[in-house]
Amino acid sequence: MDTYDDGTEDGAIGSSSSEKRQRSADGEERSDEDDGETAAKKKLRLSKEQSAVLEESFREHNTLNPKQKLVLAKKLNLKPRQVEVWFQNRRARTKLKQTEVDCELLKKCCKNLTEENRRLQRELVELRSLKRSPHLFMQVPATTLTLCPTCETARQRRPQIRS
DNA sequence: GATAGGTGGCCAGTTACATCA
DNA sequence: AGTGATGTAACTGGCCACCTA
Repeated sequence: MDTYDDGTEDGAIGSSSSEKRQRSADGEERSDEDDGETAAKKKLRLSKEQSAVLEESFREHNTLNPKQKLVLAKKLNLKPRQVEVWFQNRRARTKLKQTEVDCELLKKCCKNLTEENRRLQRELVELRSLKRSPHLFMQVPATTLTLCPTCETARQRRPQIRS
């Protein structure tokens, strides 16, 4: 296993679990990696350059190993924890987007199936009415009576019923 | 070898804040 | 200037995998 005792400035590496355990253990809320500069640092927006580099890195690999995280953090002058959080949030956004895309796809699919179902229902009604008047049924061109592969197979397997 | 405890990573959900219309 | 909507940085708790004593 990798160890993170490599002197990260604020010990933010691997903070997600150890820090949360620490927080829950002593009841400390929102310590925000208290390293002296208390309260001064609220949430800050990442710069466009930082975001761009993170995006580029995310395109290459959407997860980071500890080493990559450190390198990236150093490069961007961020804390490793910030990089880690950014990747987590980015993965969540990607997943959400993909879910939306999938949802749209399923809606389209549903619409198509509904239309197809209506069409088949109409066809069924038509065929039933034809069946009720056999003289018309026999006049129906063969092309009108083509069956889908499943039905065709079933029809062929069906034992011939003699009247 | 089985087991408990520690650690770190990821995820889903939430909160807090910045920005914009 | 005030405000609601939206985006996102950061947090929280839970779960899992791995390591070690």
